[in-house]
Amino acid sequence: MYRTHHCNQLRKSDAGETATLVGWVNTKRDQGGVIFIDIRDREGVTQCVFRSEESAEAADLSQKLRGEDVVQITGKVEIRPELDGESTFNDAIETGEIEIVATELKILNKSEVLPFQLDKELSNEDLRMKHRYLDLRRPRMAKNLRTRHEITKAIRDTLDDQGFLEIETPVLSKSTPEGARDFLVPSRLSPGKFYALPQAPQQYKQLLMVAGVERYFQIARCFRDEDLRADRQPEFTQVDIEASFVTEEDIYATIESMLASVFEKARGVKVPTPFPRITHQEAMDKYGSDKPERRIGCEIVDVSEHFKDSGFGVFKRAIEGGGVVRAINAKGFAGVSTGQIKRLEEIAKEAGAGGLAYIQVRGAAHDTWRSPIVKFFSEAELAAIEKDLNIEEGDLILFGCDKWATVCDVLGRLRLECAEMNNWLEGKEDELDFHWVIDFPLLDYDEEEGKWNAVHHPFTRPHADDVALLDDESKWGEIRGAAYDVVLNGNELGGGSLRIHEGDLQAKMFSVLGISEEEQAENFGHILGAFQYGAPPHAGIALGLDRLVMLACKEDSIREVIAFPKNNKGVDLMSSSPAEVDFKQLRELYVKSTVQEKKD
RNA sequence: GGAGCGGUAGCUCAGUUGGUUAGAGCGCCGGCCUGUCACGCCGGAGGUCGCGGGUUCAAGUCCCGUCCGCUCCGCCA
Repeated sequence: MYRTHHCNQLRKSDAGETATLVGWVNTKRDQGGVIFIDIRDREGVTQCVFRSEESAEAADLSQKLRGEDVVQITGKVEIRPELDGESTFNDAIETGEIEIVATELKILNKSEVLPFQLDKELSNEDLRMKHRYLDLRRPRMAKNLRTRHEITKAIRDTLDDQGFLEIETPVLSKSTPEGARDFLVPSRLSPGKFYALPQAPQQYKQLLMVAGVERYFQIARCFRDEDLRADRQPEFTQVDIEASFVTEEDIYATIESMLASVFEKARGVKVPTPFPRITHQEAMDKYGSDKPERRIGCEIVDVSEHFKDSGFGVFKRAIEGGGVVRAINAKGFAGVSTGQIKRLEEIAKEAGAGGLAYIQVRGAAHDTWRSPIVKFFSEAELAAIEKDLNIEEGDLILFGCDKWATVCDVLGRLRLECAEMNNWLEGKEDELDFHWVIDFPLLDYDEEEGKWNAVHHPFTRPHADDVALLDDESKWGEIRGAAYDVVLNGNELGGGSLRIHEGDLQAKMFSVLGISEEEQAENFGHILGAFQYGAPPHAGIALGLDRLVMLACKEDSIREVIAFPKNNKGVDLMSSSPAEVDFKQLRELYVKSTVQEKKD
């Protein structure tokens, strides 16, 4: 037996007992005659006292201890003494009222000096990743791992309670031409052929519905070979859910109860349900995003009607060309600096705007409004926007004029940047704005490729009222999908849809997406076939677990909640993967690299 | 593929107009200390200023190139 208690267990009521603890040397405070060692395990910290009067041998040995040595300490639990009327209790730790008066010390393993200090944040990400096993000893990281466990457990418990079965689907599966780049795995037994790692278990879970499982879930590892970000890793985890004979309402209720349980367990907060719902149209109109951050206000306002006959040609022409003029009022941001305006203009241009029109509202009178464009506005136009945008002294007005979609995107990004520049979220960090975004468009025309793409994915069911529009290509852009996203504070937690369960409708959908009958047979033959044998109506959703845990832990990168993440080039700096392999290994797989050796 | 920021001691960072021997805090090593808990005090070690080239009497500092990291855009059905 290594231990009798863990390091966050002993309390005043244990005084007098003999206890043995194991753990790491957290800190050592050598006072000369008395030495304090804080011993740490995953549960917490306990102070141990070494005095030569108690055990000369243990006291001697304790002098040799260094940080992160692994030790086993035995001694009597005592209430910390009062000295000269002063308490020696330590309020900072939960075991702060007691200490172990050590009589035995065993060094189980010595430690080298760590490459970084565990009690200080470090900014050097390479170093953290290279020694990730040490980085994970830091309390914040240890807590994140534990919270992740609590969250997955809450998810499993909720879904189990509601009759969902956890079923594993293959990791070695088939490449699909649609969507993200696949990771490929060469097959030794089928020379020249490749498996693909799944981007999502989408087709398998629908086939499980055909199989009669009725309620499925999986904490599924998914793979996408795309460029990385703070919230994107090449392998990531989805909470994947599918159910038969259900409506959207059933899915909403399941997810709401699940997320409420997750935040109850992870943060101890009560999340009100049901979540509010807004349509995709409304989200774009007001917030310029399909995952709106609604805590910052600053909604987009359409002012097109005031500028139809404007003296300002840019606005007038935009409207004549079928576009819109819209604006946001960045409250209290009239003091925007030249540099900030430049940055805002860059963002607007990145999103497709020609430039950025703005007004700095220095005073109540219109002649105090500073702006490169305001001289072109009539008094009536100024009065109209003053009313519509609720303009007051100290405000900054930002305009967008172009096609509706472009303007939404531009102003959507600008309002987020203004929030960032002005810390509008200060004091709102704990607010949780869960909501559903519903009625997504089904299809989206890609000008570059000259074809229609699925906004969600090709298995999404068209809205019941819009199915007929599939027969009229001119109406494809108006078809709504029976799809829904769940959003938290401007982050997409997950999305799903009612699925197509009829073979002929699914084939029609593939055709709309420009997938030929041959390609359908080759890539989707199994699912089209399965739909011929009594596929039940079904629906589902998938949530990004890493992102969910990140938000619950108040982290701003998913790397902080993944035990062994990769850097933004997809490299694991600890194990140095990916790595080159022997020619012999490649030969067995009938694979040959075409990479050119770099010349020095 | 593109843009921005960064790389100086083990870690976090400072380093002025190009000018003496490149600094601080923490950590580390040694010594002292019988009630500390961010212990304290004394002493010490520790640097290819990412790498390569250039300008200059002189480069951490200026110029060019390159590598690495982070963030964002593109991309992510």
